[in-house]
Amino acid sequence: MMDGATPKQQVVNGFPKSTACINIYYIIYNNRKMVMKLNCRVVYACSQFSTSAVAIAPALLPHKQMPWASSSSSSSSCIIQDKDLLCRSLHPSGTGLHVLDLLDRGSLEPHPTLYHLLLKKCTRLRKLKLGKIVHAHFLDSIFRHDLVILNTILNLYGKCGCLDDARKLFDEMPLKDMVTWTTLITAYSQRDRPFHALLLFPHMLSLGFFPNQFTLSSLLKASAAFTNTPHIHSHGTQLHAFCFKCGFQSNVYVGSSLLDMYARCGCMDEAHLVFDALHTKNDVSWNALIAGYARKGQADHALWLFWKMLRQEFQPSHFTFSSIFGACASTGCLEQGKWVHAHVIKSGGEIVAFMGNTLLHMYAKSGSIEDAKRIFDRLVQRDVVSWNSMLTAYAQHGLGKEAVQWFQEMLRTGVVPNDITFLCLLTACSRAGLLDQGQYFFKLMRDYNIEPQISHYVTMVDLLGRAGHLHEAKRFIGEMPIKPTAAVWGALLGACRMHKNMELGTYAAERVFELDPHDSGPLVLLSNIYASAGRWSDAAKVRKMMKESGVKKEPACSWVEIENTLHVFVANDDAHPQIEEIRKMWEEISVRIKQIGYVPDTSHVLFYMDQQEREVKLQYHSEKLALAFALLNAPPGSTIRIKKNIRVCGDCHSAIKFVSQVMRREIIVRDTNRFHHFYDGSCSCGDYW
DNA sequence: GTAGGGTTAG
Repeated sequence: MMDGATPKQQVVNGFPKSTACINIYYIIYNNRKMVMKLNCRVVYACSQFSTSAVAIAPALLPHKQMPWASSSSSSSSCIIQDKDLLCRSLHPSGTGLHVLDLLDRGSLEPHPTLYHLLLKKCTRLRKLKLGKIVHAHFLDSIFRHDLVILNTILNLYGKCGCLDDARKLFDEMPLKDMVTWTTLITAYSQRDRPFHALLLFPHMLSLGFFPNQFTLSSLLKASAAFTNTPHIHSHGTQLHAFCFKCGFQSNVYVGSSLLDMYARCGCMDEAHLVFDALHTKNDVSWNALIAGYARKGQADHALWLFWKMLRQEFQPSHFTFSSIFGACASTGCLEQGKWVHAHVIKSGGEIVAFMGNTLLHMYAKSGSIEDAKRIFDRLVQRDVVSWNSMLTAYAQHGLGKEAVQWFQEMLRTGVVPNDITFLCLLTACSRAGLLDQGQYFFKLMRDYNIEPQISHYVTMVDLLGRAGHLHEAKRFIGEMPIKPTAAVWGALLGACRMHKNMELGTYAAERVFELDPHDSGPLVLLSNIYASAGRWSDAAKVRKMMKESGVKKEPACSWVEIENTLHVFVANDDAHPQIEEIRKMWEEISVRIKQIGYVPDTSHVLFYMDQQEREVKLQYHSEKLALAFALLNAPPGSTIRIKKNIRVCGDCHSAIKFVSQVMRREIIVRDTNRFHHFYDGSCSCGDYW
């Protein structure tokens, strides 16, 4: 250490005396002539390095005011004692170029650590441009063959997404080690090129490099990207065998990647086995398992694991909460989601971006649009996803005008819309019958350089079709610049069902069947079209065709959550232990609603039978069973929330309106398309859905 | 020097 205590205090007079200040001071103190020469440069460099250096910058007044200015020295080089400190003080907004400048001028002694620290900083702050300059500078230095530094540069390119630069550097490196291979594999794995990552593995092995836990974690992540490809899935199982053979499968990093790989392929039993076999578990292993169940829509299991995780004193993170809220959103478990939300508040956690968006989404998906808005208002950061989630909430509630206003507010705030924004907006317009505005927004997409995807075309066909413009919708399909998919024709078919157009409906159904012969949806719709028009023999033909081709219709189900338990009902099902009470309840309700004007609409029964039989069939649609059950078991006066896996049928829709009036209950039904808020004899959809 | 987990549509 030098004897510079006295001038140090004078320089930093009135400013915080941090180590960074002292460090910069050493540069000046060691070479008094350099102060003359480099004064401005050093002050500028200081201002780039740290906030405390910025603080001392004004104190570096003209040299004559400094205590050492009158002295002279012949020293020609500046030696920084603590280079590490200098680099660590590099400010995020700084260019760092002055460190290189000081190196060029011989004011700093070159050292691999200096390059290393600069590159690490560039990687962490994703400062690619500066990183490239440091790379060029490094290649001119005597350390240009240093493998550790070259691996660090490779990692910088990978983390910044410059995969071509990374590959070029990798190919040009005369000497590689296992970290070099791992770094490139990781770059490909993290940057959406899983196949490239997997391809490197056999090559690496053939050259005699043996993978470590880092390599295997990245390879497993890459193999997890292929969830729907059986051939690739076998890569995952082969890697599992490899990990097992090398004794890595119980390692917490490798094991977490392994269980995540199985979870993403939908193999939850295998994922759970890997989890149980882990020697030590951490929050990532718990989160990977919870997220797996959440993705599969098994909210009950995800929640069970969440509470178990807490009991075992693992700290849930925003990753955990995001998965839990997502699971509650998809299954409509609002009550349990609220418990977890309460836990976040109680533990003092902030509602940060990612987690906040899933929480917002959960409230929106569960029909609590006011709660969703409250969360939106409290978000610490709002991004395009936050705005889109609210837009979706308006769309699903049929609040088209509110969605349009929200979009305008979004633009005013300066948030740039993306493809999903427009999808939500078009959906909102479609469900609210806002034909002109929907067409306007579709054209507006081009102003934002967003190329309409197939989903946008599907929504446009839906918009035109619902509004009754069936032939215009067909023309629109014919003029599409991309090949229409089954979903596009399916949207037209749905509209034909709504407007009872058999001719066009049959045509659309044929197109859907050509493109997707395994989907039961179009055939069910076609059968419905015939049945509702009384053409029973045609309806029967379609049913026979379905049977012969092995196409199976997904059974209609409804769910209702009572006291944290989800109850499932299937049409005409008698599996529920309370089924007798439920039927009796519905019969009583049925009498009461008929007294105030309910008339069963038997066109929704798809089989040929007499009027009385058809009424009986209608009585036991799954949503009616769920409603009767909820009326028996839910707290008096509470809102009843029912979820359905297909669209609510017209007769049930009418019946539930009357029930809301007779029983004085708010009833919310969420079907695959939207929410229906029934209150006092009417529905929020205005009978347009 | 290199690793694993979370969001919005349909």
